[in-house]
Amino acid sequence: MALAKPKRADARRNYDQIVAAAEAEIARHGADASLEEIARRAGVGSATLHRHFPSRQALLEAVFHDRVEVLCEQARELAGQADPGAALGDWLRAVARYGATTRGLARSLLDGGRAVEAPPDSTCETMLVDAGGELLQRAHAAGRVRAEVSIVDLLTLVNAISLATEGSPDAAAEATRLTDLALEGVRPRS
Amino acid sequence: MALAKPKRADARRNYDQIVAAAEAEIARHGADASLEEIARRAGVGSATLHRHFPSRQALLEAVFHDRVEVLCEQARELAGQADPGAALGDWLRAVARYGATTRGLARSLLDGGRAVEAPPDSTCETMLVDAGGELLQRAHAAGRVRAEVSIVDLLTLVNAISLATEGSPDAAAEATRLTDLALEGVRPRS
DNA sequence: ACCTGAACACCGTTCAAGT
DNA sequence: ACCTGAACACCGTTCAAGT
Repeated sequence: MALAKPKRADARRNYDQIVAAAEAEIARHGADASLEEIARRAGVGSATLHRHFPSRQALLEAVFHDRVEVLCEQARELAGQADPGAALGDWLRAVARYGATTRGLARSLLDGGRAVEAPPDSTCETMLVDAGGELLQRAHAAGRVRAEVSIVDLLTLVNAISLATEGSPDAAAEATRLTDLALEGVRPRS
Repeated sequence: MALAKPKRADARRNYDQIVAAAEAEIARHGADASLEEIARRAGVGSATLHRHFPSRQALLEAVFHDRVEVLCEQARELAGQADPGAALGDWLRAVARYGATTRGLARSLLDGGRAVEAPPDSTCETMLVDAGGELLQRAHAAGRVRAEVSIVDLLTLVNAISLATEGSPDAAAEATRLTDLALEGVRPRS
């Protein structure tokens, strides 16, 4: 499902240019990138940016929508796998890696999950909850995950790890390692 | 060890008032609280704040130093406990709770740990690594924690959880629960 | 309908001038 | 030695005026 976009040709073009500029700026400066600078690079007045995206979070959602879609696609593929425990683990590690190497994404997901008035059907967080929920359900059914563990728990954990490791050199490896640690626990394997 | 403080009476008074004002403002608005507003509430010119604390991180360190000291004290007490695995777990849960309920602390610890030129002997992060390292060493010796798990891993995990849950209602309970989950792993107990 | 430029109330940082 | 107030270059948000 694509995000609703404006109809008029110039408005549509502005929308796309804002998202492209935002993507570049956020990659450079993280989730706190200057909206002013984004508008400038998009060749657009700052008021135009604000009408298209009434909040910073709305802009972040638009920027990361496609990447999140990719992760959801991966989840659907993994759902067909023989080992549901491994499938869930593989996916969560992929989410962690993605979040650790895509500046601003983890922050956006964590804040978005707590946002009060986020349109629930279009938030990236909801997409991940739905896609990952499927994997967790299978893992639950196979007895590989404790019943009281929810998909929100797992995504919170993984996004927290991404946020903590984001920006460090070797962020992907670090995030993967810590995700493994959290999934396995700290005790020696029986 | 107390932080080095200025000598002249008025400078000393300003220092204390800035830290007090910062504590209040950070509790209200998190780690991003306005330095300008802090100086205003401290009854001090903004330039004075900048000389005492050349970076935001330096101010955060000063604000949280005493609270971190309390956590380190707890670690030293727990080190005398019979069960080293439980002692480590108890302490990490305490750190998570503290971070989740003290706005700005988790952020400060994570950023401070990555800071390039933080004076290594006075950073809050180093204090926690030292105090917690003692507990981890005992847990290692008792065979309760896998050898490849480091205290930095554990603190990163716990601080990440604090940062993710900070500001949510029931932050303390949520942080405790997720910390338990990360320490135990997601699989059903044997 | 949609955009622009300007206005507003804020930032953090720095520096000359004061005591 | 330490402080202050002002200056500088920036923010995000809003609104009247344009096409």
